[in-house]
Amino acid sequence: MNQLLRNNIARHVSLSEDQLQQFHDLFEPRLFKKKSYFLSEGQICAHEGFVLKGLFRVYHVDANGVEQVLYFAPEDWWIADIDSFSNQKPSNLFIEALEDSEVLVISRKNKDLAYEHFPAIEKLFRIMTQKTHVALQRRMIDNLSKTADKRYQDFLAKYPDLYNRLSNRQIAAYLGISHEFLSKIRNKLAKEK
Amino acid sequence: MNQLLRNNIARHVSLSEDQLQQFHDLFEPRLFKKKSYFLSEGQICAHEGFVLKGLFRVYHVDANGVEQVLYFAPEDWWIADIDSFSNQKPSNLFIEALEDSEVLVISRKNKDLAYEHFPAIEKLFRIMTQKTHVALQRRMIDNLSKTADKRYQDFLAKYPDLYNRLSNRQIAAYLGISHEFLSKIRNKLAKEK
DNA sequence: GAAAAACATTGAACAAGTTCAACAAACGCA
DNA sequence: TGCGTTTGTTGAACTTGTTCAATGTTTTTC
Repeated sequence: MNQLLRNNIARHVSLSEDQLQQFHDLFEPRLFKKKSYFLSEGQICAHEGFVLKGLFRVYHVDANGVEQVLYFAPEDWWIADIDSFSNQKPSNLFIEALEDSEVLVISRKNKDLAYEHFPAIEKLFRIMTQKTHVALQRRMIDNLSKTADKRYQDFLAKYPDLYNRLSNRQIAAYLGISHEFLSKIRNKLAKEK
Repeated sequence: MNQLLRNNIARHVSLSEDQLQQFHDLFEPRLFKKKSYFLSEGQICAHEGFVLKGLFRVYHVDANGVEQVLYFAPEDWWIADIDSFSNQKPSNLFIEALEDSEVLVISRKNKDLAYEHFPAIEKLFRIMTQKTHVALQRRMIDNLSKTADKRYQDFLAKYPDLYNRLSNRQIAAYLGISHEFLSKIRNKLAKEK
C-alpha cells in the first residue's frame, strides 16, 4: 500500500487496513515522460490518476489556440477530466506531464467496483469533489475581483514549491493573462523590493 | 413527496419509493420573502435548501464592497455554502431571495442521517457536486478566454428564463463586469440588430 | 558542443473594461 | 398619487491588460 495514497485517503475518511489494501489493488502504476499526455482533447478519459511523483498541468485550448490552465497537479493530487471520465464522453481538456512522473491509475470499471463495495470510497470522492469545488469557487471570486498583480502574488504565496517548477508562461496561463504582461508584473514587483 | 424534488433526484440516482419518502421527510418547507436572506456572511450555514419556487442569488462581497455572483438558483436548484455547511465554519457568502420563494430545507444533522442510511444519497450528492464542479470549470474557462460581450450573449442563451427575472446589475455581477459596461454592451448589441 | 527550439523581456500602439458624474426611467410603497 | 429609492444610460478620462515585433537568454536535442 502506497503511503502517499494512504495518507491522502485518511485525510478525508477512515477505512480499515484491509479495505485500504483492496482499494489500492484496483490501481496500477504508470510512468509518464515529460511532455507526454495523460489525456488529450477528443479522447475519453479512461482512468483517474493519483500523482506519486512529478507534475501535470490540466488545461483547455480555446478557439484561438490560447491555453487556459485549470490546475497544476504535483505529488499527492488527483488528475482526471471528471466530465469525460464519469460520462464516458470525449474530453475537451489536455493533461500533460511537465516532468517525468509516476501515477497510480484506476479504470472507470474498477472505480465503479470500489464505489459498489466500499461506501467509504463513495464518501471519499464526494468530500474530495466538494473541496475542489470550494477551491474553484474561491478562485472564481478571486479572478472576478482581484487584479492580475494580486493574483500572481497570491499564487506565489499559495504554491511556493510550484514556482520553481513552472515556466512563467504556464503561470500566466493559470492566471489568465498573457505571458508578456506577467513579465511586466514581475519587473514591477522586482523594482518595488 | 414533492414532485420537483423527486424528479431532481431521479435524474441522478434511483431510489425506492419508500426511501424517497424517508429522505423527503428529513426536509421541512420554508418561505423566504423577497430581499430576505437564506444565509449571510459570518453565519454558519445550518441548512441546505432545494428551491421549489422563486429565485436566489449566491454571492460574495469583496474588500471593496463589490459583489460577485457565484450563481443564481431558481426552481429546481440547490442552495448552500458547501464549505460552511460541511465544515460548520462561518460563511463568506450571502444567499438572498430575489423573489418571494419556497424552499425545502434539510439540516446538517438530517443530511448526515440520510448519508448514513441511504448509500444512494451519498452517491446522489457526489454526482451533483461533480456536475456543478464541471459547470464551474467551464465557466472559469469562459471567463478566462471570452470577452464580456460574448459571455453576456452566452448567458442569455443559457438562461433565457432568468433574463426577465434579473436586473442588469445582477447579471453584470455574474459576468464580472461593471453594470455601466454591461449597459454599453447592450446598447451595442441592440444597434447591431 | 552547436543548432534549434522554447522561454523571458521590453516598448509602442491598441483594445477591453472601470470609474465618476450626470441624468432619465421605473419601481416600491405609504 | 406622489415621493424616494433603485435601476439603466451615456460620455469622458483613466487603468488594466493585449498584441505584435524585436532582442537576448536558457534549454533541448542530436
